[in-house]
Amino acid sequence: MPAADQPTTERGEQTRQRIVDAALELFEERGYAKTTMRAVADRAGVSLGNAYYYFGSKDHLVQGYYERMQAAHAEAARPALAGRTLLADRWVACEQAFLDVAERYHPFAGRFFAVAAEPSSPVNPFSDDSRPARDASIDIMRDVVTGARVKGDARLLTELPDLLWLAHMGLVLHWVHDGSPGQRRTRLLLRRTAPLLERLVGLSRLRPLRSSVHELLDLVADLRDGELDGSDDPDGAADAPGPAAAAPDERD
Amino acid sequence: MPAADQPTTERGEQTRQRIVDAALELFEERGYAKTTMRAVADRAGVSLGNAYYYFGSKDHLVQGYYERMQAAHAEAARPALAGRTLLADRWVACEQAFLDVAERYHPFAGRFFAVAAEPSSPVNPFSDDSRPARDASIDIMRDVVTGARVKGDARLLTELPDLLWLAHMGLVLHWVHDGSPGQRRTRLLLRRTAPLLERLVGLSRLRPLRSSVHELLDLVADLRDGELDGSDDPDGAADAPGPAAAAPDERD
DNA sequence: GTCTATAACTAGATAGAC
DNA sequence: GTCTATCTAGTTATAGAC
Repeated sequence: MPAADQPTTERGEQTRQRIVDAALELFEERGYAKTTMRAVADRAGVSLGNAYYYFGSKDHLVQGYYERMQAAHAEAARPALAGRTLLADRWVACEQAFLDVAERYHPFAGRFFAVAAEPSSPVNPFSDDSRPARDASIDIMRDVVTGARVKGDARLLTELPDLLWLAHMGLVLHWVHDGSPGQRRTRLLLRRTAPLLERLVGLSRLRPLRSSVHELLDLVADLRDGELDGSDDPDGAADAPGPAAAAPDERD
Repeated sequence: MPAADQPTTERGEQTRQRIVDAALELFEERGYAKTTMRAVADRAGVSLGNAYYYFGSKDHLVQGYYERMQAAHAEAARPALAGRTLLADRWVACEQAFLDVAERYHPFAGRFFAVAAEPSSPVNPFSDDSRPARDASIDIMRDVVTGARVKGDARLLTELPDLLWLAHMGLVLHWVHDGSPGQRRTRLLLRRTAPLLERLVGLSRLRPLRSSVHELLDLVADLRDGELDGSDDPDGAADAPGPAAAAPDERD
């Protein structure tokens, strides 16, 4: 298939950008389902076939969305964190920055999420292909933690950026399903969860909790070894089923 | 138009069942994407148009899969729970029963999961359409809890079935992305998480945790009011709503 | 009013020429 | 890299049979 990743020439890169721009515009105007590949190609000034040269499928277009969102969040988070020293405050500021930059895309974020949720998808957040974006996102979380004055179990604090990234994924999951105006319910969830986070981290040093926390951290580490995702290969378990038969590759 | 819910006649119900059977067979044989509606109709011995009379879209066929999975899980869970009195044991038995009955569908469960993850999808587990299946699933969890001899905060115990259902969803999320043979990693996660669950429930009565637990329960209740999903338009497009016919709806 | 079937339409995706 | 022509399959319209 075509160069879904890095177009080779200067001109190609421009064309690719034009297609992403057109797609995002149309997604915002009329939503994902109502945006046809033909319309995207038209607005980008290319032929239908040419659009498919750059993007293997309509779903691949959401990759552009993902990258921009990611960058916008990082940019918005930095100033929002400035001057805050409480872990809970920094966490809230970070996630509110996300909710703010993401709000305009909420109407069609569900589709993006569904595409990303598929294990075999290159944009699934746990995949190897997504490692750069994931690492960038975890960097934001590391910033949240290191800039805070917190006391807590040392090992927990080390792992906290990764855990906050998981929490971020959870918040996004709620956000995507949140039909309340301005995603007010997700903001509520965030504000009222944050103090609990702070308190739990504080309690992590105390006797009754510490051993449980360590068990949990051990488990996370064990699961991570042998890679986060484990899948990726279309069907790594192509062994189980019938005898002959083709090797039907669910791919799409 | 399409009687997606309850076919009215005996014969209709049979036809509906034949279509579900055919669809599940084909999904197992060649996966979701490679199964066409035409093939489903053919195998079921009905016309294409007829298949659409019963199922509003290809995605709706997935609901049949969920219902059966659900029923199979309930059936497998009951004997597995018999004789166990420890909460952690019961929880593990319940979820292992799920992993066992679901294993054969794992190769294409990712696709189904992606379909279900979409907020506007009728099969998304938080939607109104899924309430029957969800309630049935929560009933299993209630069985897990009520059959156990546990001490814990009273309010927490009341909400525990709902919370365990959420935990179940989380396990499924991990399972879907788990490429290890026999989904071994998910089983590991389950076994090592269960004791923590038991301990946390036990600790929920103690001073440092109790107030946090109550705050969490309050939050969950608040989020649930105003409905679980918050979906835009559960199924408004199914019946002609108002004046004009066209109800442009971002079905996605 | 409850079902069933045929034909047509739309849009995602591919093939192959330039 | 880009195009035009074409294929495929989800979906809809509609006519008619129990």
